[in-house]
Amino acid sequence: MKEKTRKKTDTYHHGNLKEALITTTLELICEEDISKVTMRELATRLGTSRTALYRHFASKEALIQAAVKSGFDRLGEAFLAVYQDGEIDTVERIRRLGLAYLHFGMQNTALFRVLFGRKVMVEREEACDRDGVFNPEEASDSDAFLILVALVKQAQDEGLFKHEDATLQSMVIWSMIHGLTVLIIDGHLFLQENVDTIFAMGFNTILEGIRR
Amino acid sequence: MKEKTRKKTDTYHHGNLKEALITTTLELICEEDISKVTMRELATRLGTSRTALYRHFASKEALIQAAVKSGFDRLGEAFLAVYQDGEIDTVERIRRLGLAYLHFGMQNTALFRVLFGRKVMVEREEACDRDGVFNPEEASDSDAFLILVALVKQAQDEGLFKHEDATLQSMVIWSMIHGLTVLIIDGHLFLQENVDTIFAMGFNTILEGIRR
DNA sequence: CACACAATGTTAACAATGTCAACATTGTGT
DNA sequence: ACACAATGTTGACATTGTTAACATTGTGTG
Repeated sequence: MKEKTRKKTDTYHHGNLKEALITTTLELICEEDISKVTMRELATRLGTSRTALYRHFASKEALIQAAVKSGFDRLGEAFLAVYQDGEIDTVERIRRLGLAYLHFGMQNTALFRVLFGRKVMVEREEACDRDGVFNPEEASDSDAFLILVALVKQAQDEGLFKHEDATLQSMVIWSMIHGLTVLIIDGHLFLQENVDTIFAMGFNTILEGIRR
Repeated sequence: MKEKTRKKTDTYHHGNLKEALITTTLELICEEDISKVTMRELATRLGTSRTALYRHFASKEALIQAAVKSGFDRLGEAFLAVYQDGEIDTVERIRRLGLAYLHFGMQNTALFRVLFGRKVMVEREEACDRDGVFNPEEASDSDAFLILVALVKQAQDEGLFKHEDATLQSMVIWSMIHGLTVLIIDGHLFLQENVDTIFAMGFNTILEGIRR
């Protein structure tokens, strides 16, 4: 009777507030900042009252954590695409993985900061939402890391990389790329040249140390 | 007449509130978190009213910025010590510089996060304190970086490093070390081994790519 | 020395925010 | 049909940053 009479009642029950909440949170982060994520703003955008949100998430912290998880999924998809591209050689694939990481960070500054900010260790109590349902896996940056490790191992098997601890090698690669991304994003690196130039330099440098 | 009758009046005027404010801010960050830094808490610790702080800093943001600058000075001192140690060879000095960086981060987790968080670009308006005095230099992480560049150039001159762009080489080294530090601090890297082991691996890898 | 004025500090108040308690409405299984 | 869980709303509270108006202290100038 309001506008469309969608189902029976359009007003009182939102339908899928929980999902919408996560989506809108990510939107807000990407549009502006994590500081723009406020329970009131979320409620306004979703057309509910602020306290309704607490039916789905125990706290703002829990909500953001859920958004982080979802954000990592988004990053993971981008990674998987590179990983599964069978046309290119392994080392090149690792390079593209790193480049995707860097570009993701630069195009989603605020989100990247939230994703890789201090990791909240789920305390088994707070890992439960309002229903008391336990969420087994926390936001897994580790998934993305495992893809890298897999590729490094593959490069070893193909005789391209030295046969050392693949996890350690991956950590070194990740550290360099992550550091570069973070320093750029947060404005600590004064860039004259193209970003990709610096990336290339860094990646090649590490390659020389790892290559067989 | 209160306790010591220090000067004339001990109560009303603090004397050097501005400095004390910065010191206490750093204390608060190191003890707990940036989240513990609140105008009220600061005022309480310093025995003044909260609004007195606004006589010295235009906003909380400005105060934290000043603290950041002071924090970088602290880091800079540790760096200079390594830089001026004349007994060791250049490459080893660079290694120790990196190690100092990593250890500083791990021992001052919360402070490190604030120092290397998003850099606030001073907008010429906000660079002024309440008096309208312009503060020319912002908190300079660049100082520390310049020390690294100087050492890299020196290593080039001594024929230890390839003769390429020293700034680029320094960026690569810094990125790797910074990334490692940040990933460890924020709990994204799952460490089985000793931290120094990973550092050694990373540093040596990059060395191989840069060394002559 | 007196006094105007800048420097510094205090009190009271406000708006924004996260959160809770008590109550209202809707859906659903027995 | 009805009890009860799921979901939403209103009103309130504490915490925080910040401002306005006023009070106190120090200091340079006549």
